Amino acid sequence: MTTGTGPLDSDVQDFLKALASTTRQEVMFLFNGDAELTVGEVAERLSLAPSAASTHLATLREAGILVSRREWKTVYYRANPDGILKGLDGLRDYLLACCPPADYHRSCG
Amino acid sequence: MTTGTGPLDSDVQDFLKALASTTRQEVMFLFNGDAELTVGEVAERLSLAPSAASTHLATLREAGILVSRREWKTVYYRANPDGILKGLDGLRDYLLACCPPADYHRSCG
DNA sequence: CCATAATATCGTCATTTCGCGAAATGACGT
DNA sequence: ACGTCATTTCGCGAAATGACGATATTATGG
Repeated sequence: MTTGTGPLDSDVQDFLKALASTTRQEVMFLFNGDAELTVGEVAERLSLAPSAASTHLATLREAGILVSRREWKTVYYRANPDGILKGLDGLRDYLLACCPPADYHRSCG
Repeated sequence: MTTGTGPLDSDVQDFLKALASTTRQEVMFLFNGDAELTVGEVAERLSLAPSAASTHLATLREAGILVSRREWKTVYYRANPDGILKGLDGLRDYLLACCPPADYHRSCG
């Protein structure tokens, strides 16, 4: 269950917090079309210091939204569809528990 | 489109920011089972100052997650299933645009 | 019009987050 | 073992957020 501090699953909390940041939203947009980007590339494209890019990417990775792969000196980040689905499902379940919106199809049958 | 500042739809941004707060998550849990609560009730149940409760409820209302109805002196807040679905859909679409996770059924057929 | 009750808004302060530069870490070639 | 490059972590100041108390607003009854 990984139920954490609050009433909301901590995984979903991390998911929300990671995504509720303008710059991290911009970061996510760079990963369109299965793109694989290094920290430096993200930093350059968004005019961020490498350290800032690294922090944001780490936050997104800890939230399960991105995954990283190390190759020699460089770290490649990539979207993590599985984690994204988990986050969306968790969020949906949470909101359904709070206030069931009529009929929402849980997993398409 | 209501496209706002960033690359992400501003409605979805508000939705995310509203939900990415521990106390607001706790607030949402009070609205279980179609409950209708006043500002004072929320404040008391969460041990918050009425002003704080008011602010949080307003944030959730502006995000489309709650709706309010005024009756005499008191304001009743209630979940807004329609807005919640809109937020979830918007968030899903945003993440799908970023990084399509194999096969996710957009609207269940 | 004034009083009263419930919310909403404002001013202020403590806490958190964000971005940067500097220093530390990791991974490989020589 | 050392140097180098990409990344990560650390320390700091700036900006945003959250909570409170005080004040303003709204909606009635007298």
